[in-house]
Amino acid sequence: MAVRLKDIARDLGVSVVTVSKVLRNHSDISDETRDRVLKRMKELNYRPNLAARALVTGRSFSVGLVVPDLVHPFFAEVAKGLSKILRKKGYSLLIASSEEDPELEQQELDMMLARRVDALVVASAQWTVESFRRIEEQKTPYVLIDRQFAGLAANFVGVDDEAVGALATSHLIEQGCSRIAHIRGPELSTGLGRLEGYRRALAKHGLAPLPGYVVMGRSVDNLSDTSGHEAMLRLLELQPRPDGVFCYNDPTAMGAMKAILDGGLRVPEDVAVIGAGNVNYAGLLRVPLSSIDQHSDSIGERAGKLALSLVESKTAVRPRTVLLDPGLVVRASSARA
Amino acid sequence: MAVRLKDIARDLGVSVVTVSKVLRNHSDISDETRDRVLKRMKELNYRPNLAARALVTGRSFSVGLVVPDLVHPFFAEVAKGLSKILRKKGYSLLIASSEEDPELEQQELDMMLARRVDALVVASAQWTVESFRRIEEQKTPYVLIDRQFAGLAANFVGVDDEAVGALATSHLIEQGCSRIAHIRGPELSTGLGRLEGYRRALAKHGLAPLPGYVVMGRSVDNLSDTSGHEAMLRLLELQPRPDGVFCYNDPTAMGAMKAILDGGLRVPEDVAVIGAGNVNYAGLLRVPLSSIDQHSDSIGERAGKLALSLVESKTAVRPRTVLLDPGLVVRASSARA
DNA sequence: TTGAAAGCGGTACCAA
DNA sequence: TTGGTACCGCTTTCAA
Repeated sequence: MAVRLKDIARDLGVSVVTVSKVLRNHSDISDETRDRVLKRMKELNYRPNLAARALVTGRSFSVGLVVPDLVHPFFAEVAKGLSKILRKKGYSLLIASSEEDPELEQQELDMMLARRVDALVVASAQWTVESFRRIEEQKTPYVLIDRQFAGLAANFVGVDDEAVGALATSHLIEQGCSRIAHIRGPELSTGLGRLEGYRRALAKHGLAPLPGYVVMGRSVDNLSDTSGHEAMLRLLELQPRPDGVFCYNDPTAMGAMKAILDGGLRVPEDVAVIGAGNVNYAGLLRVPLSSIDQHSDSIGERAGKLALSLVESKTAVRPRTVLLDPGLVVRASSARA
Repeated sequence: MAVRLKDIARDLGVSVVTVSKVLRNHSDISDETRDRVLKRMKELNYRPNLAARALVTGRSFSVGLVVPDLVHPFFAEVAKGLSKILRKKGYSLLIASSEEDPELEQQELDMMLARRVDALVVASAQWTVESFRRIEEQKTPYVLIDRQFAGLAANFVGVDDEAVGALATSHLIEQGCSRIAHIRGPELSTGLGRLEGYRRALAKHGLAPLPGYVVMGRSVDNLSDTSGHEAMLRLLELQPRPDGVFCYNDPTAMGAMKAILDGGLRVPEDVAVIGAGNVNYAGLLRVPLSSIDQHSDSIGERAGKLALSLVESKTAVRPRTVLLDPGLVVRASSARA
């Protein structure tokens, strides 16, 4: 069915080895033979069987990406940035979604290891580091993105989450807010880091943390607009009421804004709002949303480059951490000054 | 490095064949042997080398997906739906983005064919059907999604684009609009179908097409909010001014709404707006956007099921077309009644 | 410059 | 119930 090296060799009366060498641009082939082979390859529309090649070389020229949710704009952008880098180098991209389920993630990781991907890029939903030990056993290099793990010396690419929290909170303070609440994220490095940055910024500006001003939505990323809405309703009942809110991510902030506006209050005059992630439609909302840009596509690109460098260097190198500086994007939702 | 069948066989003093049979649940193995083998497999954390298996069986248990833009919510949702189906059946998903570039798409398709994917799912940016002929030569089953090609008898899963256009336009008419404009999409089946549905609905309700009322943005999907904005500005200069606009997709509609609101007009009182695609943040916009739902995730699922059924059935079946009925989602941007 | 032989890690077939 | 042998399509090594 599919054309094989053997077919071309037979047609031309040369050996399989010769054809294989032409395929890989070996120098020890006469120009004449090379031309004949290339011509025939083109005629027959030959495509090398990469599974066969992978089997003998031990390299699949593929990289696996596992994320909690493909539809989340952040991960979609990561995937895009990653695929761009891989394509340049002739690698393919295997993608799996864990749906925030650690068990499912484990299965997908196993599948990718069975496929002998050359490297893995993972935004993990795990609570333990066991999965990563298993990856390490296989000697498959991996790069964590977005979410870090305490006690795991692994390659990591992501935004500096403490800086995200500090940048957002400082911005609200500079806009004249003095009672700043935080709708926090889950118990992961992202949520914890942003919370810590929020606290640090308050302290730095001499603002005391107010009771009940940090609330958590009930749900994970894919439902965070609902949870942001609910969390904001709780914040609006407080006395005194917050005059600024830093939200863990943009969907949360969108839900929060909806709650504020529906309650007859104004954004940013009564309550200023800032999110994080800078999703690409943030500017088109009911009130354009200020946000902290976390350079999603750069994360994909950097993770890709790092992963490929690990593949190239045979020798085990010690894990590297790439921490990107977040950027402040001011839009109407926080512009009071 | 990685554990092989051979290692397990040696450890247990049985043959490779026996171990292989246990791996695949063959019945002709004694319970005792089976247990010993399974035990050892677990101990060593054995994972079959799928590249090797693919080579001998001719089946890779992988499916390739090629889309124009991973970040576009429609394609992200398609990918999610597809991956869900594939995971259930033990298949992996290879994803590539063509960035709307036919040449790049061709390269990615070639790469996937070289990897011997069992089937392909493609939202194509091609202008010609040549690529598909090449896929057919390899006997790799493929399913087109979203965009159809005239003169190509291929499997297709997508929304009924004429119905999309007709549904949106009829809705605006029912809301009392009588001068309905259309910001149309590109010269692809999606854009053309929606335009045709728009015309049909106008005719059906006895409304004459007005000169200049159909305009085209200059750009493709990923920039369509800008192009929607620009196109709307042109529409607003017309005399008489439109009182309703059906936009090719939601980003276009978001750009159009911005132009209307920035011009001091009201949505929907002065101009009603409806988009298509029903992106998941449509409800959170400055004015919540009415839209036509095209069941993005169903498209992924249906395409996946169709692709797998093609893989299973050895015999060539004649191409099937799955046309999904669009759904109307009314929000504030078109609610005048 | 060319090619024969071995082997990558599995599976299929058939004999023991 | 078990296993020997051939082979999937390609690369590697080494001899001609």
